Amino acid sequence: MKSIKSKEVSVLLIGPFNEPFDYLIENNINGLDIGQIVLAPLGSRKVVGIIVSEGSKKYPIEKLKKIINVYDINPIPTSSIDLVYFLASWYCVYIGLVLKMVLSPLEAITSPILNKIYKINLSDYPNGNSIDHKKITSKRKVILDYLSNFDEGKVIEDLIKDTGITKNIIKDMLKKGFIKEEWVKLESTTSPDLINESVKNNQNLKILNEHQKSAIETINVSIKKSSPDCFLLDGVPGSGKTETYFDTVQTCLDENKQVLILLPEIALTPDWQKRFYDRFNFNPLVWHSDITQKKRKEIWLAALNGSAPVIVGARSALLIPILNLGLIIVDEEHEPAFKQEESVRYHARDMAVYKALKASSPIVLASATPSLETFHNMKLGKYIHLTLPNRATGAEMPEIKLLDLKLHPPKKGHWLSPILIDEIKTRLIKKEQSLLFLNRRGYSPLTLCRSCGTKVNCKNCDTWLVEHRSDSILVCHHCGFKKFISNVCEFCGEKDQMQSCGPGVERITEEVKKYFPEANLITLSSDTMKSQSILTDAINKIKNGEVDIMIGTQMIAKGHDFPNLKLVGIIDSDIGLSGGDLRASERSFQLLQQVSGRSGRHALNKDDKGLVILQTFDPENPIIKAIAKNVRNDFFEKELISRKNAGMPPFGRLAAIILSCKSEKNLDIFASKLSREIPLFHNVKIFGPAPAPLHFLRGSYRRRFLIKSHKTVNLQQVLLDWVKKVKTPANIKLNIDIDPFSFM
DNA sequence: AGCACGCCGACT
DNA sequence: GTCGGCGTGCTC
Repeated sequence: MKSIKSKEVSVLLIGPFNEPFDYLIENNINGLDIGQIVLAPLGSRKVVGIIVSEGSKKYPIEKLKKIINVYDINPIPTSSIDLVYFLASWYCVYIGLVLKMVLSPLEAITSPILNKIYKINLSDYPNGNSIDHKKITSKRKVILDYLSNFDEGKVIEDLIKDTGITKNIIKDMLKKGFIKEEWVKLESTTSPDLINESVKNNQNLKILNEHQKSAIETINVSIKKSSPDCFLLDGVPGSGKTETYFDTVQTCLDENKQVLILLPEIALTPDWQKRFYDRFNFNPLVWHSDITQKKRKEIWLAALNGSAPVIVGARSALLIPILNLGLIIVDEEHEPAFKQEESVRYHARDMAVYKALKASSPIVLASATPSLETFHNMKLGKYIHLTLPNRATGAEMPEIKLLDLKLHPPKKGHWLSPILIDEIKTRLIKKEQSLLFLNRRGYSPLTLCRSCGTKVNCKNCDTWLVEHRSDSILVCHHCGFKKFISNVCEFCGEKDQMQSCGPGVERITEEVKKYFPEANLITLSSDTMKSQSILTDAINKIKNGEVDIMIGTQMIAKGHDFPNLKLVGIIDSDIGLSGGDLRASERSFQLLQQVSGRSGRHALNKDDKGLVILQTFDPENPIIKAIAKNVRNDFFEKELISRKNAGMPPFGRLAAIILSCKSEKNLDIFASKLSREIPLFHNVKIFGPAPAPLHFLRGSYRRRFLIKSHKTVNLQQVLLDWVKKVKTPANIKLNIDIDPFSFM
C-alpha cells in the first residue's frame, strides 16, 4: 500500500531543518511510501532525506527541484519517524539533525552515486575562434589544457588536486563560459550483503527460580499481544536478570520479531556476548561507537529489512530503524551513560520507552539499582514491577560493615585502615580474593606546592591535573592535556616541594604492595586496561585464581562474576556524596551497591558469605547507613521526599542552557543580554548566568542558566521563546539541555 | 550544517 | 589578476 501518488512530495532532509522541503518526483507510477529514503538536491549539494508526506504546496511549484534518486531500501518505519519528531521536540533540537542520526550509516552507501563533472565549453580549443574576446590568463590556460586531455570531464576535486588552481577561478571560468558542468552517474548502489545468522534453538538453558519464571511469563504475555507495556525488572546483583530477559528474547524470536537490547557502553563486553552466544548459539549484531563503517552499514540494513533477529548496542543503537520490533531491553537502565551529553542531548532510556510505545512492543528496564525516576514511575503504576529478590545461585547476601575512619584511622600518608588490612590478611591466608574499590584513576588527584600552596591546574580547563606516576605525567581528565611531572614549582620556582595529595587506584596499589609484598595484585582502571583483550585476559586471570587482590575503579563495579571473591573494601565511601549534583547521592548509592554485590556471589552457607567494608568519615550519613542496612527502598523514599520538597525531578522539571565561547568578554555580553530577557512566570525559576562548574573547558569559556519549573509547564516552549528573543552570534554556542544529568 | 557569495585587504 | 579570510544568509 504505497500511500503517496502525487507528483510533489514533502521531504525531510538531513540538516538543521524543522520543516520538510517540497520536491518533484518523476514518473511516480507505482507510488511511494512514507519513510522512503531519497537523495535530493539542496543548493549546490545533494542531501539524503526521507519522504514524509505529499507535497505541502507551500512553495511555488515552478521552483521545485527534482528528486535525484529513490533508494531501493525499505522505508523508515513510521514508529522510527515518530521517534525522530518526538525526540527533536522534547530536546529542542532540529528534526533534521535527529534524522541525521538515524540515517548516518547510510551516508557511506549513498555518497558516490552522482557527481558533478567539468568539461571544456569551447568547441575548438585551443586553435579555433570560439575563444573570441575571452581572455586566456595563465591559470585559465592550465585548466583548459588539462581538461582537453579528458573528454569525459573531471570532478572538481581532481581538477584542484591535479592543477593546483583554486576553486574561485574554476567557478569564475564556469560563469564566464570557458567550461561547463554536468551530472554523471558513476557507480550504481552496491547492494548490501544480507546477514544470514541461523537462529538455532537454545541448548544451554539454565534452571530458573520461581521469581524468574513468573517475570518471564508476565513479559511473554505482552510480547505475544504486542502490547506496549513497560516493565521494571528489579533484581539484586546476581539474581539472574540477564538469564531472565534472555528467555523473553527467545519468546520474541519464536514470534519472528526483532529485539533491540541497549546496554551502557562499558557493559558491552565480550563477556556479555559470550553469555549471549552460550544461550542462543548465534551472535547478536553488536553496535557501539567504534565499529567499522562497513559493519555499521550491514547492521543498519539488516535491522531495516528485518533479517537481524537481535541487535545489541550502546545508546546510539536507539535510533537504528527496525522493521519488525517486538521487544526492547534496556539493561542497567540507571546508568548515566544512556544520557548523551553532547550535541543532541537525549536520554536513550526515556526515548526507548517512547519507541516501544510507538512500535507496540513491550520494553524491559533491568537494573539491580534502578534510577529514582524509574522507581517513581513504577510507584505511579506506569511501569510494571517484576522483582528478583534472591541471588540466582541461592547464595547468601554479603554482610556489610561500616568502618569509622575517625576511630580506626590509617597510618599517616596511607589510606587503608588497620581493620581492613587485617581482613585482607585473613582472606589471603584462606586463599580467597579481595577487591578494593576507589573510583579515582591515576596516582593522585592533586599536586600542590608545599612552599607557595599553588595547585597544578590544567591550562585549558578549570581542573586539577591528575598524577599518573607510572607514566611520569600529569593529565587532565577532561581535555587530555598532559605534561611531565616536575619537582620544580612553576609558580614560585622552589625545588622538591611538590606534593601529591589524596589517593588514586595507582597509589592504593602501591600501598597494598607494601603490606602484602607476596600477594598477586592487579589494578583495573581504564588506564591499565587499555584494550578489550587486556581486560579479558585480566578477567580470566582473576577467575582462574591467579590474582589475590584487585584494586579498581568503577570499571569493576558490575557484570563480572568472580566466584572466589569474598571481601570488598570501599576505600572512600564519602566520595561523591556532596558536590551539588542533583543525582550525586543517588549515583553514589548505586555504585556502592553494585560493588558490594560483587562479594561472595557463590557463598552457599552463612559462614562462607561475603563481606563488604565501607570506610567512611561520616558513619551517620543517611546514604551510607542505607547501604549498610541494604534497604534500598528506604533510601529511595527519603530521596523522593527531599526531591519533592525541593521541587526537583521527578516532581518538577529541570533544564539548562549552556553558552560557550572562546572569548570570555563576548560570552558575558551575550549572557547578560539573554538574562535581560528572562521570561517571568510564577512557576518558572531561572538561575544564572553562572560560570558552569567547569567554567573553562577545552579552551572555551562556559556560562550556564539553570531553569526549574513546575511539572505542568511546557518548559521547552518557554525556553525556545526566550532564546528566540535574542539573536545568538555565530561565535557563541548555545545548547539547551532538557533533564540535565551532569551539571558540568 | 554546509556552502556560496560578497567584500576586504594583501600581494604580485 | 590572484588568493585567502571572514561575516551573512539560504537551502524546496
